[in-house]
Amino acid sequence: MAPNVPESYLKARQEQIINAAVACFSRKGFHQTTMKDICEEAGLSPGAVYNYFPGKEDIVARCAEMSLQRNMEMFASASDKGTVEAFKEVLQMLFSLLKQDNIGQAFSFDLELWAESTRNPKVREALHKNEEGNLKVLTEMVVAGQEQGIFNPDVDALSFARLLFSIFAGFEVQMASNPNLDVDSYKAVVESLIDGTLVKKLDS
Amino acid sequence: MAPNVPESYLKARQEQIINAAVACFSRKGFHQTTMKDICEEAGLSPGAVYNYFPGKEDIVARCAEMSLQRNMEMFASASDKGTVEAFKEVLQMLFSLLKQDNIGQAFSFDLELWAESTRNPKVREALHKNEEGNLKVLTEMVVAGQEQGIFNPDVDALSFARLLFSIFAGFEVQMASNPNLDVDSYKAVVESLIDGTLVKKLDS
Amino acid sequence: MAPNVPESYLKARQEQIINAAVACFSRKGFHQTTMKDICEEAGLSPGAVYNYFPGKEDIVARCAEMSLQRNMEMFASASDKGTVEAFKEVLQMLFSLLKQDNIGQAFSFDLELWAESTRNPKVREALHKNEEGNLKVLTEMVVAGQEQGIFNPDVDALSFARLLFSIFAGFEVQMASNPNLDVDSYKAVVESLIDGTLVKKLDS
Amino acid sequence: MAPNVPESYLKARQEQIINAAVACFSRKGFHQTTMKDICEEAGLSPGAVYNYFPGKEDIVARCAEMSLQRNMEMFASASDKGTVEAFKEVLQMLFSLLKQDNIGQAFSFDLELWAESTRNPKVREALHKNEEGNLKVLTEMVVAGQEQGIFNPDVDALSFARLLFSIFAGFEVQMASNPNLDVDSYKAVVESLIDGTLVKKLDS
DNA sequence: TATGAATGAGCCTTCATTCAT
DNA sequence: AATGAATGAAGGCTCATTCAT
Repeated sequence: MAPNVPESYLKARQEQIINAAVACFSRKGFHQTTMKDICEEAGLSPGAVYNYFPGKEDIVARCAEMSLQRNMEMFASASDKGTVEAFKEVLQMLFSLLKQDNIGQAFSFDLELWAESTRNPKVREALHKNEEGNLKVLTEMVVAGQEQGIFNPDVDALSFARLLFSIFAGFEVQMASNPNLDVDSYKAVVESLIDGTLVKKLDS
Repeated sequence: MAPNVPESYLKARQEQIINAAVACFSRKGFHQTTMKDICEEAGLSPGAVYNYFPGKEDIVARCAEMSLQRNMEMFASASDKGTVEAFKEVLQMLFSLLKQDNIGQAFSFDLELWAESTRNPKVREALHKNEEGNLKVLTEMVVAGQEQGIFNPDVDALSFARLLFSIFAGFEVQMASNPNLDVDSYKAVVESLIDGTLVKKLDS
Repeated sequence: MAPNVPESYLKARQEQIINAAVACFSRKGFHQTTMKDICEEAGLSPGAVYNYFPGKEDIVARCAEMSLQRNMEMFASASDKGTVEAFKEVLQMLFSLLKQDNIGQAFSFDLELWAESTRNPKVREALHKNEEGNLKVLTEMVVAGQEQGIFNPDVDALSFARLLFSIFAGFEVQMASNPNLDVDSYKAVVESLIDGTLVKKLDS
Repeated sequence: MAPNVPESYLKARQEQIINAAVACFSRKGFHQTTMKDICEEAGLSPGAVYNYFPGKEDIVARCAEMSLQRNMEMFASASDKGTVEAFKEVLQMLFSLLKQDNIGQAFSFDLELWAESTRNPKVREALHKNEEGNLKVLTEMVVAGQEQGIFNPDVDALSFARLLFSIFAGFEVQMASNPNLDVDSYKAVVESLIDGTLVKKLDS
């Protein structure tokens, strides 16, 4: 499989193929995309592609890694001040993503990955790694918030982070069957949650 | 297509096939499941199966409907008192589901549906209908809660409902790559959210 | 196969099935017609039909016989006077058929039979028998015509008869790709042939 | 669908497939011939065949075109002198064909086409085009003959041409159920028709 | 190394036929 | 004798992968 070429050349070719694959997958989904599609998109012959990847599965797995890595960078760039302002910054950033042009395609891709992860171990691993990264960032923010007295110090920070993660993932899911969701309104609720005005504290 | 048999017989056969299909889909996913798989699982010949469904797509769609309908019933059974207790009841019920034996398979199936919905119109429609039903119930609960002064009356009830929905959907997503999540801990955070002790109100 | 019923009952059932089959074949052709079609048209269940015919091939063959027999009766009814008038009578009759409503379907059926005959021995045999019958009638007419000095006594009467047969069969063929042929004009040429005014005699 | 090869290569492959298909069709008929048959006959895998034709229907249609084109060339090569000699030349040529070795197969194929044309639009179109071509040639001959005073100028030249066409087509039909027809004798009758000695002119 | 035509296992679906009722 | 649901062997076609050039 691996040709005798400089490492850099090999990488470049692989990236070329992955980019093509991602484009196809986003456009048509994993299962509707054929190797032929990918080859054409990459401007390579099947033989060439098979010089750089042992099979379609591996291309999918690799795409998953790439896509998720990008997601991760998105979260990672969030500040870790653990203040309400930091949270709102992150929110701002994330929700602005939702208004991007091809966000529906990117979400489709995520959904495919989630589904695929239950089957394809490589994808699952990539997904897992990605989630861990994201949750780490979110958890740190939560912990910081707890230290500053903003968040309830009794709740499990990781689980709180998972809840925050759910808020985004769940929105993606809902967009799948209804692409014209009202992002701003959803965002307002989340902001309300963050600044503690969503639910009135009970004296239970 | 449909044979001339007592309605009950027809229904039974269709259910038999759908059950088989769901089992296969949960185990291997839509695209890895062949008609042969379904036929074998159902203990029927291809010809027999095609007496009850015009094609594979329709079986998928029907499975989607069934699965979603079950989800919907789950939500629908929630009380509509709009009190914190009602919410906690629903929570209790939902989270108890998460500890069921084959919940992983059910979630796999949901993920497949979400992914499929971006491509298959029949599935999307079923999904959409289901979501609307669920959101309706949740929205009613939120509205009731707002009327009783528990929830912030300024936030959009539907969007709040969407957030609640996300909390469950997002958890499913996270289970896909990590089947051994700590359900109780997540549940505690959600309860904390509901009774207003998650976030300290800011005097902003 | 043959049930224990009075002969007459058996015949009636077979005829019922054959009629249904002919109707289907005329409408959709042999290869587009399924047993289900025939059963429905006949108002019988598959099991019942298979009580009276061992298989589809046999139904086809039997239909061929019936159809051809009808053709034969058509020719047979022609007078055998062997005069030009007799010929014109026959012509008149035959060409009037061409203007019937569903003649296209009947021709389709004939074409199917001709094609089928190259493969299906039963059909070929039926076809052969039919042709012999028709040619016998035509040959007799030719012989009579030769005896009366109308036709060249030196030509082979059977071959002449074949030529006459071709005139009809060839027209059917041409109608297959062009259903709106000008029957009258064709008929005029044939009449001209019969009364000797088509070609000027050469003194070669 | 079509691979990127030199035009000549593509043509060669297509011809290879068409030849194989014609062989199969002649032997077993359209509907008894499977793609597997054609692939084996052509010495190619299914995938390869589908690189050159989008489907079975198209192979059938293409075979029709080819076969008919050959027929057409046969007619087209006929001289256009419009004399009795020209006619006899054509006759000579056509009837010599009937004595060729595999003529039975070729005729089988024609019969299949005629039958198929009533159902398959592509075949019908090809057939129609072919017929028009042949009739054009024959009509020109008739017109020339009329101008030279050999043929009755009052009859419709096109219909006369159709009659001539019928003479050949009808013979094919008769050969289907009786492969050992006496070609020479039939030819003699046709020659007699052409030189005006078949029927004595009536003074009607 | 790149090419791309060829491969062939396997998919979805059909339909002539059977057989328990 | 009639029913009609069930059977299951094909059939047409696809597409991930290979290999001669």
